[in-house]
Amino acid sequence: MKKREEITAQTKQNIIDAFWGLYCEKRIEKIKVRDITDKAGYNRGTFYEYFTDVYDVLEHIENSLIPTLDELPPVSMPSGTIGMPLDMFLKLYEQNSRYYSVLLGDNGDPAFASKLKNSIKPTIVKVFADKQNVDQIELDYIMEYTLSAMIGIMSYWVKRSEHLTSEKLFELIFRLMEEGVMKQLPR
Amino acid sequence: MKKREEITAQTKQNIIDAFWGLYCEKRIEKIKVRDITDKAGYNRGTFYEYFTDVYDVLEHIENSLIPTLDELPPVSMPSGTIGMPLDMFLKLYEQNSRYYSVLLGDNGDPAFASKLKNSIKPTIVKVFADKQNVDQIELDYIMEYTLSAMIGIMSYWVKRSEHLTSEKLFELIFRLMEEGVMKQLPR
DNA sequence: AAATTATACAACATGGTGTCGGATTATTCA
DNA sequence: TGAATAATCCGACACCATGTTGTATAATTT
Repeated sequence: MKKREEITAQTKQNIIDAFWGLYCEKRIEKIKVRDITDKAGYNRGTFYEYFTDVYDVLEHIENSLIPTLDELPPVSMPSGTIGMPLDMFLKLYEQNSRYYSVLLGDNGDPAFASKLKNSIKPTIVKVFADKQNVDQIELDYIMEYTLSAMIGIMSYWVKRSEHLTSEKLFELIFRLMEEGVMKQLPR
Repeated sequence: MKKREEITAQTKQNIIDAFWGLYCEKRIEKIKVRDITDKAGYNRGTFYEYFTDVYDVLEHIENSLIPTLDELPPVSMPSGTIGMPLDMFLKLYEQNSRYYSVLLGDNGDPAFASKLKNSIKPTIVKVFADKQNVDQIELDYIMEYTLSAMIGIMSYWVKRSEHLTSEKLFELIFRLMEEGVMKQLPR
């Protein structure tokens, strides 16, 4: 006989897992509470003991995937170069690729990309911090450019089941950031 | 007395406009058919004469915003440089900023970004075409990087109500692409 | 082992969906 | 012109999903 807390934690997790199975296959608007509880093996009413609606489940999952400042993965890069946030970002993706590929994909949640960007921003700000001669507005644009590019290429990477080693990918992004796109296309 | 076709075209447009008004304010899952027809001044049943459901309206709008190959805006740039697709992209954004800022925003549709990328891809392929020494796989990654960065920074631009001239923005992106991110941060 | 607490369920009222047939308005053609 | 035809738009219907409430059952406490 299991403890109460373990049971409810298990139930909640079962609901989450059932939801995620469905979310990987179809758009969230096509997922009914009934579908989830059927798949998880509970009564429909039980769902509402844990979540307010289908979107609440997604939010729960998303929040567990957004690193807070203090729990960002440790980096092995010297600070002050683009290598630092890049290394951190890559670790995040490696840890959560199963989820990121869906959340950042075509049936994903556009708000999740924003949340992710905001959680990474402070690290990049640090890299840019000692660059004094740049206009703040321009810096914001460069920030958005950098974050979008990183998220874009890494999403592509996990979607392609990582058919490049993470070292190769790191190398490539580093070069793209340091030297620009066109320099990577010789001839 | 107006012609039949004009009336129905008008009705359809009224429904689209009403939908868009709501879509700018809230997530699509909160938009009911009833809300749309109330705002447009029709019976709820009339909606189904024109669209199958709420998502169908969005798809209709999206399709009208994805340029087909032959109707891409004309560019004033020499081909073979990143300036060409960049110029094209910028024109697209200027023409449709009202819609793009919403569709590519936090309450937007992640699939729309993909559609847009795919419609632009051929133009960038042209730019990359004469670069022979690069691995195809690596090229795909660079493509994704480029497209994501462009869409990201331009979405930011239209969201900020274009508080940079398009020329300034063009200049900035051009430099970021040609010389890299870090080179834009002196000191 | 009895009392207490909490989990999971069945049943209900409400509200949204999509589809009819019919009323009304515009167009066609005698 | 005006009767016949065709289409738009509407009201009503059956169905499904939602979210809530009261209750049986199982676990924990004393």
